[in-house]
Amino acid sequence: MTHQACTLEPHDHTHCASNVLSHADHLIAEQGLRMTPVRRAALEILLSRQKAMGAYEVLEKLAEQGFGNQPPVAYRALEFLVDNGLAHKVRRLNAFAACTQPETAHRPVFLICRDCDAVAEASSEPVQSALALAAAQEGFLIERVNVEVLGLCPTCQAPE
Amino acid sequence: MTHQACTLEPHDHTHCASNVLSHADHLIAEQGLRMTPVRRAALEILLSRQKAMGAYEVLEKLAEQGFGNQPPVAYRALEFLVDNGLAHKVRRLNAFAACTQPETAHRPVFLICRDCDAVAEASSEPVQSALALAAAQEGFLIERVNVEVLGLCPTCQAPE
DNA sequence: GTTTTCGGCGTTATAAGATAACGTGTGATA
DNA sequence: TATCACACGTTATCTTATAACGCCGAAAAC
Repeated sequence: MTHQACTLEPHDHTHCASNVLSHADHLIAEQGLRMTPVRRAALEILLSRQKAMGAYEVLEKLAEQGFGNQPPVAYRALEFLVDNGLAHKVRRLNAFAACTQPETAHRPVFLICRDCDAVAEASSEPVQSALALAAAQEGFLIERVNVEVLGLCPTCQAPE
Repeated sequence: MTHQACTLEPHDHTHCASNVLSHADHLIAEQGLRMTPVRRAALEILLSRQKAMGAYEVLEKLAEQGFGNQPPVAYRALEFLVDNGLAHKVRRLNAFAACTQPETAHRPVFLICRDCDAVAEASSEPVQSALALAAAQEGFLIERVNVEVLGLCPTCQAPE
């Protein structure tokens, strides 16, 4: 199956969401990971909003659904999602966003709108190779990469 | 005057430090900025270590020198340094590092060693143009960029 | 040269983000 | 059925960051 990428442009986001959830199901089957109720709920919460959410915001929603309402509950679920490529941490916002392209193992490039806080993942291959080159020049061994671009999304650029 | 870049390789770091401080002096003269005692002290503290420092760590050193020892003292000085290109915030570490190339207005690429926490700024032009392209494809207007690469510096790659 | 203004700094207090550590239950494994 | 590993709820605490008030001193306005 082919998926349309989840971009900053207006689109049918529920479609993106079901993509990710089905990928999550694959993870369980293929890798023996445990997609427990809290974890799935956390993922659905992230998917329900096209923007990054703070851990305490997620926690609040989890609590509404009957899960524990202490910080570790949210942080553990989010950590699981991040570790398994189902979500990302957006450091500039101290927040988490569902991964919109979980099929492809990737190093994400985030486009963060400073006005509406929308977060999109851009294609990143050229960025990654440029980074690889720069690191090689310093003799640095890359393990993980975090690229965050702050600015204005198409919608918020429009004069109101 | 030409300056050697401050890299991850062992080198005379005091030289880098004096570069930055002299640049700081230029800032005062040219832009009417006020390089007050706390600010200069904060910069020197950052420069005294070839790694990023937490705000509270800086605060502690400031307090030792007789400045106030409440968080805003450190955060304000650090904010000034960051705003004027004399330091950067390393988000992965929740920490601050003196800018090692303050002469050139630049979008930094950080190489962060996960073992020794050393932070270096790599050359970044190819990365920036790749980012510009990726953002343009999404119709995104770039304002600020933060690129952080986590891995192992040359020293920490060596088998002990 | 006095007054006004503004920015910098010290302070108090609190908000926001994150983790350590313990106990219990449950499903998988032996 | 005994054991093991792990998930999860809880308590408590830690780290990071900011809001808001008041004082002071240097520069600008008069």
